[in-house]
Amino acid sequence: MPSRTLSVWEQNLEVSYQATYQNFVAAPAHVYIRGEIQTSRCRRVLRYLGSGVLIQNLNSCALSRARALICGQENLFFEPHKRGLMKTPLKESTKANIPLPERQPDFGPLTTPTKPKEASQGEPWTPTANLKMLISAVSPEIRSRDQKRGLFDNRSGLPEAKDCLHDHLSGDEYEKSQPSRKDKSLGLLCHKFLARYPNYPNPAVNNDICLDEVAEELNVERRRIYDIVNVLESLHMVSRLAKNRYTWHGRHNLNKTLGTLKSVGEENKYAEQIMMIKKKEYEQEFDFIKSYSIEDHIIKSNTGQNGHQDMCFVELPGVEFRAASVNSRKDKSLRVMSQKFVMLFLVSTPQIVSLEIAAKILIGEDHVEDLDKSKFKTKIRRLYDIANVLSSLNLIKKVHVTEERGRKPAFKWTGPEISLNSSGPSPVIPVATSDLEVRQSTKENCAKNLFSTRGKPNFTRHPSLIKLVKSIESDRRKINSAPSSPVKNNKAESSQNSPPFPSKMDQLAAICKMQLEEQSSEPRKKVKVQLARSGHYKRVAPLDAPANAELELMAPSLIQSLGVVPLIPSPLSSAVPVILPQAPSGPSYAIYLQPAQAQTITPPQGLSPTVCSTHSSKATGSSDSTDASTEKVTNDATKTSASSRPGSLLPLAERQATKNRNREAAGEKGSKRASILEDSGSKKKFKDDLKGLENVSTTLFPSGYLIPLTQCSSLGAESILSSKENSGTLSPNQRIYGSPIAGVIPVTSSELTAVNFPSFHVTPLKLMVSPTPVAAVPVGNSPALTSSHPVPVQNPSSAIVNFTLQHLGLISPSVQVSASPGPGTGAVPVSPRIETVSTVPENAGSQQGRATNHDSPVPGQSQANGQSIAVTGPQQPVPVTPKGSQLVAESFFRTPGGPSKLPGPSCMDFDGANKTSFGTLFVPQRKLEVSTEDVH
DNA sequence: ACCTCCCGCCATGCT
DNA sequence: AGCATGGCGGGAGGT
Repeated sequence: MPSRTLSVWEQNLEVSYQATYQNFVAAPAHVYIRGEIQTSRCRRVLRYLGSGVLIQNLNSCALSRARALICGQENLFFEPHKRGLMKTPLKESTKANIPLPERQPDFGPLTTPTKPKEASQGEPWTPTANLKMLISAVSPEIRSRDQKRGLFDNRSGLPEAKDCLHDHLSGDEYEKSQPSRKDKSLGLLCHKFLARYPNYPNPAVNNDICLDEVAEELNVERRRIYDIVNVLESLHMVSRLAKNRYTWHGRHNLNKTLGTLKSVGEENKYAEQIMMIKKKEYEQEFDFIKSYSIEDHIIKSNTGQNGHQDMCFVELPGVEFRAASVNSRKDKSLRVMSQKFVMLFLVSTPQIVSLEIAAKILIGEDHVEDLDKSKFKTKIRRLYDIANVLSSLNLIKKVHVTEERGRKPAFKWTGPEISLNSSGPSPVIPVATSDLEVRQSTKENCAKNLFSTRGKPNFTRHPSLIKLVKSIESDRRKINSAPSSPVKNNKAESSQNSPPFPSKMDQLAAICKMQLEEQSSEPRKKVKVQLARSGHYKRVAPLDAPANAELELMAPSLIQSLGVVPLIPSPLSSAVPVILPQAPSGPSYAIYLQPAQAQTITPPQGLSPTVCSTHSSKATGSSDSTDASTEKVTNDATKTSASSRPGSLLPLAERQATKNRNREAAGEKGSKRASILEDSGSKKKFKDDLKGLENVSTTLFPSGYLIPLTQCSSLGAESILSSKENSGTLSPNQRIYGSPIAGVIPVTSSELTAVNFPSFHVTPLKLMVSPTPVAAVPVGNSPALTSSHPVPVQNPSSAIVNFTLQHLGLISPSVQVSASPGPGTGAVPVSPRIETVSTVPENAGSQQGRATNHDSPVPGQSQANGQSIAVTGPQQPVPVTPKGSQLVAESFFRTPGGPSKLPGPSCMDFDGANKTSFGTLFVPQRKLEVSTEDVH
């Protein structure tokens, strides 16, 4: 019965409702009204539930009434200020009627209860009844069950309600029994939660979410809300605003986020990993033991990198985590898992992922097969949690994959298709809107984000930091003010549908990353060891961190050659945020890498690296908290990374928006940030460092930064400049941003020169250098930028090196490390076009796969090859060197001392090593039968 | 017996 | 010390 109804109504009602009440109604609750409905009842229900509306099975009369109510034609609605009241009643009602041990009478001011009247009105529609309705509305299952019980009669709504009430009143049991497990499911809860907020909130409106309120209103423990919010946060549908508060962004950023996740997922070779696992399973089944070793290798390598620990969290510029605390656990959190899980869908060809595989991949490296049964089990549990939320978002749905063995629980992606091209840059995000939202958050977040708290050494509240914070903010403001924001928006939005820009840059970056990763697999240990010795990092990063090929490479080389411990060891940061080059217009993304892995940044598909290095100096100062023992270098790196983040990440629009807000809040935020930063271990040292930094504002870039090789000339250059200038002049940045579209602003060579980074974009990433890893210098090139750029781009790698060295003081600015001529070097500015070509295969492959998801029995093979190819292929603008990636990688990282041949973008060819293996992989063809039946 | 996954203990980290 | 977060896994409801 219910089925037929809704969607249309729901939409209409919701729309109209929102139009009228959006200002004060954050989120409409779903109301399920069956049968005949009277205005008074409808009114009550609405009052209780708050808003708006899903009304089912109404007769025409009822519908019209409901609509009238919803539209506010009847003055039924509560007013904004009354909202609180509304809640209360519900709560109490629940309390009264339903045994909820959890519930606490903790009412803040907000919760002033005024409920009684309505409830008492004597109608059958008690809060409980309403609640039931609500629940049933959301859950078909419940509905059906209720029907069985006879609780609800189709015939008339009133009677039903009465019945319910009666039952309810008369028998406690009923009530108690009522809330079955399913009634409390996270999925249902999430539906309720989502129902409260519009998919595309008006940024102008206050979209704050108070967790306490929500928990109360939904009658659940706050713990559960965290589960939901964490997943939503991973998709950037919400962002943490403050302690108990989140900001609702809705789906504005969703496509962009998905695009980014997809690119990251590709970089991480998730598809390959999936294949590997499948293959492995297959072999096991058939006792093909032989291949194991090989597979394991591959897997490990991949996992290491990809695998879980590598990447911490992918952030959107605007949407960042605000709480330091949040940052601390970021890498482990449900958020990261959620992102990875989503990546799996986006990357795999049949967009169906079984929990088993997902769990294995997420567990990653620890292939300690047997050891972790429990771990596996726990992972599965979490995945269910995540899956429930994602299901509520209609991004996935449950299915079963039937294989030889039997049915396996799995989930199918039902969300928007994200093509690499499109996804990258454009994934439609109406930036404008989101920006606004983001802006606020951004500022605040910056500070927090910048300094990862993870290690013991947290920077919290050091007075000196405040200063930094302020300066950073100011920079940000400047940045934000930049004109370009609008462009971004357009682009973003348009991009959705339209083939996005060539995301060459992204691809390149991805390639680089891959290479690095591959390389890293071997050397890691060494690096780790070294690092460990070097000491500081408290947490030894898990060796497993795969992604760190870069680190490994770099570290050794740097260490040896320079005698300095590179980026790595900042104990402070747990994660290394990497900014992904974004599409020209798009905001940059930062990926937090886990400590263990310092990584390359992979540029998300179309994203052009937009980073503002502005804050770097400040950040730097603040960031270094490292132990006294820690090398300055390290500190610097750390600092830089941290600092970079804020600025870089912000989308133009945000920035602009942020400015204003920031100014206002700057004081506070600054203090907050400062506080965050302060914690770092040795303050003294810190101060010293700061001094140094300040003095040498220019030096900021130290190892910590991820410098996307991209050639976003304009941005990069400017950012760099700005960083140098630091507090000084930011104007350049603004200019940069001003160039809306391309982001390719011809930068004067002279300007760049100072830094030696000609066309590069230094992405200020918020690098949180994790102890272990060295900050990798990712090399994401944005070919597009380059191409447009008149100035020949240096090899990113070389540039980076130079830059780094300079900052470190290892070399004088005048001295440059020769860019590796070879591949990457500026040679070439890779033209975007190339990308396009390369892209083709990838897209085609993926898309095809998708289209035929079910059909393609052997996703694996094609995927494996296809993906690897796809990834590399497209990305590499330049002819890749087939060689072993390792060699390349090494060279890449080599600093000046060493062979500094950085493989620029071109270097990326990792295919060599890994690919080979993959290419050969035999993927067992299983019958993949997806039964959707199960899915509701 | 297995699949799901709710529940809430308790660690972690900020205030 | 208290509170906010959220990792984690026992164990129960569903099938």
